[in-house]
Order: sequence, then structure tokens, then C-alpha cells
Amino acid sequence: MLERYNPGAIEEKWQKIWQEKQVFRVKAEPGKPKYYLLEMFPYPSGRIHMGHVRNYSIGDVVARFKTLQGFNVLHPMGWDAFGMPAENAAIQHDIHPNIWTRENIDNMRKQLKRMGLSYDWDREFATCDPEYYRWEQLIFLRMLEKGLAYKKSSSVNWCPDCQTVLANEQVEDSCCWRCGNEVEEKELEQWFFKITGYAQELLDEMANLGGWPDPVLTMQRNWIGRSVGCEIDFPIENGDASIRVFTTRQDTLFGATFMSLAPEHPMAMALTTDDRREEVEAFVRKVRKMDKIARTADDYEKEGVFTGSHCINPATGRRIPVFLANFVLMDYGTGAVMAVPSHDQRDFEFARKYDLPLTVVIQPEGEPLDPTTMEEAWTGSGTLVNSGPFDGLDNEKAKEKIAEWLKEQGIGTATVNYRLRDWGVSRQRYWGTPIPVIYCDCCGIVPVPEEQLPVVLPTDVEFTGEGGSPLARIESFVNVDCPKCGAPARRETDTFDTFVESSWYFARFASPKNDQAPVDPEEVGYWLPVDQYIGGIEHAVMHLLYARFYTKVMRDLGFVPANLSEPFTNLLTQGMVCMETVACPEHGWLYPEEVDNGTCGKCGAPVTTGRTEKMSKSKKNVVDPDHLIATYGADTARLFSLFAAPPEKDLEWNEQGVEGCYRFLNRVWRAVSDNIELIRTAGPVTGGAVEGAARDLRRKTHETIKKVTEDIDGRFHFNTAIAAVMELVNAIYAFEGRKEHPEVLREALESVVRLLSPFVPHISAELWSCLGHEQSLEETGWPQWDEDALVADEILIVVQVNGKVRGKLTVPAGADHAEIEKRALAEPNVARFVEGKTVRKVIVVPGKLVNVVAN
RNA sequence: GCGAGAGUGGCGGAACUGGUAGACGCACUGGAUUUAGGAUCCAGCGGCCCGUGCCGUGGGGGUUCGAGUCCCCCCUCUCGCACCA
Repeated sequence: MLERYNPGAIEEKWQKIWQEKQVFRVKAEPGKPKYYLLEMFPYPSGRIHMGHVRNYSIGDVVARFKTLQGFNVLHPMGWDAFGMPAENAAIQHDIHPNIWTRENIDNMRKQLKRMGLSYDWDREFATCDPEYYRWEQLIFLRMLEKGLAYKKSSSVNWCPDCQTVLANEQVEDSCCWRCGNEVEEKELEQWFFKITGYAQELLDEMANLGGWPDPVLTMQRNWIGRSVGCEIDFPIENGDASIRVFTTRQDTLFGATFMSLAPEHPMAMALTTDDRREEVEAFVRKVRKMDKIARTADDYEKEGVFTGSHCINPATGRRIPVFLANFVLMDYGTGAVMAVPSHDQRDFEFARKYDLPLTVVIQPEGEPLDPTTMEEAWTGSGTLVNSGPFDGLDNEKAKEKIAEWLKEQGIGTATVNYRLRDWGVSRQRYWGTPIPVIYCDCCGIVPVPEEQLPVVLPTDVEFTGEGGSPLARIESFVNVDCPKCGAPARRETDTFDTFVESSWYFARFASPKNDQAPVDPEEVGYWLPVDQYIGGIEHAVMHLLYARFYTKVMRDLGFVPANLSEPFTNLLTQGMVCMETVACPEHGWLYPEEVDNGTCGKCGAPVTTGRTEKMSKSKKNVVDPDHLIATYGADTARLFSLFAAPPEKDLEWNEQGVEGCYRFLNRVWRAVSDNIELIRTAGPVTGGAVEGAARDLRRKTHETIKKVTEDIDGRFHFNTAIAAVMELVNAIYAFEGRKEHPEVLREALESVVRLLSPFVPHISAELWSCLGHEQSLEETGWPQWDEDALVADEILIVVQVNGKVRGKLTVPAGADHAEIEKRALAEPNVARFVEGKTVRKVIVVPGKLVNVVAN
């Protein structure tokens, strides 16, 4: 055995052995319990970052642990390979997105392999492989047949200068990131997925997601935003039509004193009278000029314009003015809101601004509301007034009664509305999955026949960043014969949102090479659902909701078994990796390696240390995993990212902490190498015969096995599991019975190695082999604790007086309440604090403490 | 703005169901070893008084024999908000 720990050599050695023996290659084995562990696959940006190191280290611990527990573990890896950065690289550096992406994947695969992760690499794929996206196109065609995919008009960010669509992140302060000109809103015909059709099921099935963190479920529930209310028709004065509103507050119907429409509302222009036209059009133009972000996200000023028309409040029969308002969204409800300024704060502010009347219809208990002096809307509960036949009803009761009345009168119905909108999947970009439809002047929208799939992305493209989608300029791609009538037709040039690829990749991993269907139903039946999914909290809503939706769609289309409704049984959301920022007054943000002992490496000026923030290239507070691994080895990199914080919390990177982990591994190495001769011939521990220090070490060993097992399984508290092993190692160093009881020492050392193996697999494998084992750790399995070894003779009891610690006692393990109470009261320090007082109560918590209450 | 979290020594964190606040690690201090440095080993390490004690988990209130943990109000920070992935 080598005297010194040499991570570089042993890591290379064991990675080679694992690869040659195909240790992590799995196949379905009906009858053997399976465990599907999945980490969110990475976007191939070029290099792995610390967030990846952390994510994949966490996943690998669980995968290896479950393997050791005897499960058939599926642990795959792939690439979320479509997306904007590849296209940006093409624009900026004149490199083809495919080449850029493939090179990045090759590099990142190498980096991941260097970490010793237990992936079944045979299942690897990239979403930009035509063999993958052809099945995505097929699923889309089936969705189209079922009406789950459809086209409608929707707005995008448009840069009039570059003549191109911009993503929200490409809009900076309402301006285009490339040219700096102002961004506008523009209407385009786009593809949508009917996720709203699944809104209720997505809500209902959260009841089965007990393995998900509550915050994520809450965020999804709020995102779906179910609300129960009524749709009510307000007839237009002097016309046949009416305006339909959605409201959750039908109890305030009698207080509706005006109407607000979204500026895009289809009736907006028809309702505008000639004398108002100029002003209304100016207002609509102004709202349109705002980009989408400013309009939906910011607390911008509420504004509106009067159309000149009136409609009739169907409850009161009174005529009320119709306004357009910038805060009314066409995407939510019906795009029209009955305004009740007395009981809605936005309507209240709007009414005060434009001098519109208020009617109080809900009277809270206490002082009466006066519409002329109210300073804010009353949104609480109360009794109905000014509401005709409903006066005197409690407002919650009135919601039901008014809903019934609306139905009887034929002017409204009770409905459920969702905040969730259908998923817009069209992107006017090149580097994505082509949407497989053809537009024919005679036949309209024609699906690409299934036997013609995949519609492959053409490669001869020019990237300028201007003039819309590059695909639209490739005539050989665009021009096609109509599959129905044969006449000249045009291909769809939009591509899918990359969230589509990541909505079903987890199912593809069950049968990644299947060339007959998106997935093999038998393989999916065995492997899915994913037992444990691990990824960043930033995906709490969108990715995870889309993946849930897609699973249900694939189920309903018959691609996956009918009982597979949810993709991920358990979810772990990990925190971010952060590091302190450092800046030079002259040179701005500095990389850690540019800082030389508190001064700037470029100019020597003293640097300032800024806040600790999420690692990002722009702030230069990043650590390169390659460098870290080259210096300390993969095991140390893994150990630190697991030890420094529990997985769900943010992790603060700290170089000295890394060294501490490296030191610990050296300490483990020495504990084995220093004792290797002594324990070489030691036999197994044969029962509870040992006493004293040896018995204590045995107890510590088995306590540690129990704690580590419980910390990993379900709780994912790897930091405390590692701390427990550190304690055991400390106990081994302090053990004084090594000569007399080498078998106890051997048991402790072997336990350390086995317990560490999911965290630091290379050093564990090497030490295990040094300890003389022919059988690998994978074959040996996870250690079991011995309940008998855990039994202690004596227990430490804390004694409090009025909740403050005043003493400690050691009592026999079997001592009863009366005896413990007696001994506690006999403690000299207890007597001192009780003196002059009367003991009122003595609380005994078994095995823990005694609290004497006296006053 | 809306939605969801977090706040504990000099630092990262521990305390799982209310029961010894600070496990484990880092940094720091002292000692041993060493030609020296490094590495290693041993000891100490919340604050105040340094004797018993008193104070202490972002701030303020409350419930309880007992609160880091439960309830109410406030402050600060982080994440998501539908074309980033």
C-alpha cells in the first residue's frame, strides 16, 4: 500500500476499472426492484460549472447508495442541446451551432467522466440528435390530431431594427440587446399546447406528490391559479352584443360602476366612438410600445381611456362607461373586467383617477363605508347593501345566491377560471426542433406525414442575428410540395421551445435507442416513474409543470402505460453555488486567481471584497472544476460540495474548506495505512464480549452506520452524514485498545471506508482493496448496524430549574422516573436554586432531561 | 407588484417530532515534533464577568414548565414570474 494518498493515480485507476467492467451499465430485470435516479441534464455550454459538480455529486451519492442497497439503479446522462447560446455563438463567432454544441458536449462528457460519476453512458443522447427529435415531432403530430396543439395569435418582443423576435432575456430596459433600439410588441400566429385542458388534473394529482418539497407544490398551485367565479354578460347600450366578464366577486355585481377592457380586446375598436377614436388609438399604441415584460411584471402606473360607449349592468339596469385599461390582460379570464371601485383596490385607484362613481355594496361590521370619503377599497367580508333582493346577506352566502340568480336570468354562469395559460411553443429560431407542418394555399395547415419524419434541420445556414428566423431564408427547406394535393407549399420555419425536449427526455432514457417509437412501453413500464429527480429550484414551476403535463399527454396518446401519470415520485431541489465577489477599483471584477494577497494581480491596487453571490461569469466569482480536480482530485471536489451545506440550501464556496476536506481524506488514508499491519490478521468481531474502550468504539461504529444510513436515505443530509464519519475517524485516532482488540479497530476502519464510498468512491475502492478484499464494494453492499452494539449502560440526563441548566446526572439506562426525579432534586446545584422556593412541578423527559419548576 | 424561501460564533453549518444552542469542518491561539518551512499530533476557541453566574439564534411582542424550533408584526437578503435553460 502506498504511504501517501495520491488522488490522481487512484482516480484514474478506478475510473478505468469501472468502465472496463461496465459496472454501471444496467438493463431491465423484471422481479428485481428498480430505482431510477435522474439529475436534470445540462445545457452544453462548454464547460461544467460548480452547480453541475454539486448537482451530479448529490445524485451520485444517492445512485451509489441505492445500488449498494441492492436496487437495480438506472442513472443516465444526456444533453439539453438545443437553445439560444449556440445560435448566439454562431452570430458572434461564426461557428455553426451544431459544431459548437458537439464540441461542447465532448468536452463536458470528459469533465463528467473525470468526476467518477456512476452513469450508464450507453444511454447518452443529445436532444439535437435527429433520432431524438424525430419522436418529438411524432408526438406533436398526434397532439395536433387530438387538438392538443393549435395555432393562435400571440404577441412577442419585436426589434423593428433587427427585424427579429427577441427573448425576454434579450430585452434590456425595453431595448434590444444587439442594437439598443426600443423593442415593441408584435402579434404573430404561433403554436400552443393545450396545457389548460390539464389544469385540473395537474392540481388534483399534487395530492400524490408527497415526495415533492411543499414550496414547489405551492408555487405550482399558485401558477395554475384556480379561481371559482362567474362569467357575466353585460349588454352593450344600443346594440345586440354584450361584453362577457369573468369575476370571482359576483357578490359585488351591484357595485359595478364601469367596465375595463384589455386594449387588445376584440370589441375595443368597435366600441370606440368617432369622437374618442384618436385618443383611444393613441392609448393602444402606447400600450403596445411597451414590451411584454414592462407590462406584466412592473408596478407601472394604471392608465386607461374612455371608449365613448356604455354597457348595462345587468343587475342594476344602470348604464356604465366602457374603458380600456392597461392592467387588464387579454390572456386572463375574458379580457374584460367589471369594475367595482368600492371593493377592488385597482378599480378604486382607477375610479379616483378618472373621477368615476362608487357604490358601496358590502358593508363591514363597525363604521359604515362612505363612498365620498373612502381612502381605499374595502376588500374584506361584510353584509350586502344596495343589492336589491340580496340585501342583508353575508357576502360569502351572496356569492352562491347571485351565481344561481345569474343562471336563472340567463345572464351568467358559475365557472372555474385558471391563471395558467396555454403553453406557447413557437420560436422564430434556427437551433431547435423543426415543427413538422406544411402550409398549402389550398389545403391550409397540413401535417408532415409520419413516414417523412424526421424533418431534419438543414445545415447550410447563415447567421446574422437579423431578419427573423434563419430557416425562413433557406429556400430548399421552405419550398416543398403539399403532401395532400402536391401543389407548391411552404414549410413551417418556427422551431419548438427547448422546454419541449426537456419535457420527455426522462422517458426516452428507458429505451434511448428505440427506433420504432418515442419510448418502448415495456422499458418505460419497468423503469418509470423516476424515483428521485434532482435539480435547481429555479425549475420549480415551468420545467417541472411542463414535464408533468407532457407525461399525461403521452399517457393519453398511448405512448406510455395508462397508469403513468406523474413523471417524478420524489423531487430534490438544490440551492445555488455562491462565492464572494472581488473587485479592483481600476479593473473591475476579478477572477479569484487574479487576486494576489488582497491586491489586484494586474495593477497591485488593494481590492474590495463584495457580497457573496451566485457564481457567474459576469461577476467573475467562479471556480473552475478542472483546476480543482487537478489540484485535489475528484473525491475532494465531491466531498466539499456535499459537506459544505445541505443540498437544498445555497452553498458558499470556500477554498480553505476544500483543503479541510482534502486533509480529512488524507487522515482516512493514514488511519488505514498506519494500522494495516496490525489488522491484517484480525478476524471478525464475534459478539458483545468486549468492554471499555473497545466497546465504546464498537458503539460509535454502529451509531455511525445507523446515522449515515438514515441521513442519506430520504433525508439527503449528506453534510451531517459526513460529519458523523469524521467523528468516527476521530474516535479511531483516539482509540487506546488497538493492540488488544484489532478486530474492533478493523470493523471501525472498514465501516469508514464503506460509509464513505457513495461520497468519495475512488479512495474508498482503493482502501477497500488495500484491506485485502477481493470482492468490490459494489458487490459487498451497504453495511448493517447491530442493535446490540448500540446499547449503552448509562444515560446522561440534563437537570434544569425553571428551564435553565443547573446540573447533569449519569443514570443507569433502566432508571425509572421516580429515581431520576429523586436524584435530580438531590443535586447540590439544584438544591441551591430551589432554596426558598416551593417546588410546583417536576417534568421528566425520558432519557433526556428533568425540569424542576419552583417559585 | 405577485408568488416562494432564507436569516444561528470570526466563517460554512449542526440541533429530525418544542427539551444541554453551537456537532462536524474552516479560521485563529498556545504547545509537541522538526535544522527550517510545510505536514502531522495535542489542547483551547460565542460575548460579558472571569467564582458562583449573566446575556446570546435578524428586530419587537406572544404561547409554554421549557422556544433557534410554534403564533403575530417588522427589517434584510435570495429565487421564480410564462421567448434563458
